[in-house]
Amino acid sequence: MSLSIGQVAERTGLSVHALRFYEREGLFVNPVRRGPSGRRIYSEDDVDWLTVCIILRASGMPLPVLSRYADLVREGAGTEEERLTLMREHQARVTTQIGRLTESLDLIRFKVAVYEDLVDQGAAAHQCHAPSPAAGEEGTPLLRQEAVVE
Amino acid sequence: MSLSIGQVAERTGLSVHALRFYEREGLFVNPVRRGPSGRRIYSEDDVDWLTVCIILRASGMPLPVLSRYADLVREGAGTEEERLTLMREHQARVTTQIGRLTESLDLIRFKVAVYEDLVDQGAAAHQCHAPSPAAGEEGTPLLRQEAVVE
DNA sequence: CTAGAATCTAGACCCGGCTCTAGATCAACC
DNA sequence: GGTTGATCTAGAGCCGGGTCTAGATTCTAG
Repeated sequence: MSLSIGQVAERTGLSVHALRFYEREGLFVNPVRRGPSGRRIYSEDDVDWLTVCIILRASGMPLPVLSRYADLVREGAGTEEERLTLMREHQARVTTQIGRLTESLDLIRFKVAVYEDLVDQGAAAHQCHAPSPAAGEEGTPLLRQEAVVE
Repeated sequence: MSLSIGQVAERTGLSVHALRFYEREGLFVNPVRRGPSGRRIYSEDDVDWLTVCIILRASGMPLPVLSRYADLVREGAGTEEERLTLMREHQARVTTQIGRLTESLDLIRFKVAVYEDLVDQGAAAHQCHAPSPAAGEEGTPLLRQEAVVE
């Protein structure tokens, strides 16, 4: 089954511009076929490959690495070790990135909790017409609540 | 305790360029103080705030959002609801991002496993001088192994 | 007093990753 | 046989997030 660039764009969610750009960047394993009038003709395999590319991109693989990977796949047998290395390196990057995000999430959750408390207190104070008696030590609350969580 | 821009750069890991850039972008809660000769003087609070900024940046908060957050903190009491909203939105973004990365990791792990098998097979074949008898159906292995994992 | 390091401002530059434009060609429908 | 829409190429433009440069202070040590 052969597809036009517009159809591939629709199926993959990439723009036609991005598809041509990816081609220039060498991300395709096989050179994209052309019709008699020079128009691009994509196969289902191309779409499958693009799907993989999209996932790898979404996990932060840079275009040059993706291009290198495409090169290796194109070369075929004998490049498996390097592909393995490349994938393992990417796996490590993604894993550490998830770790970083998860750590950041700790701070973010803490901030959310702090502001939830403050907003609740504010609402309560507004209800009982008293200036937040349970607030405890105020001091410089707007600075203190910005303190690092560590 | 007051710090020079170089000292802050050293403590935070940001470059002096980045520090001045962040200031222009309005990321500081308080305008950075200046010495008599016009040089920047940072406080420990500035460093603490920067530490928070670095974590939020690491989790993908764009500079304009960070700047908006700094604005709200500067304005002080009465902006807690908006700060809560902002933080919750960021929390949601980070959570979905972790989800995306974790999904991607599935594919990456799968690829790693496939290449590990291939490399092992290749090594075994090399040892016993037989062309990988356990490989089963070969067909178009270099294409099939690139198939989407879903 | 002077050399070298740090800082200042304003603005140019870079990089990654697209996105958009212009002008031409081609396909399809009425 | 026009008109409309999709596609083509080459190249410019954009956005985010810094980075770097130039030229002028200013600080610090010997």
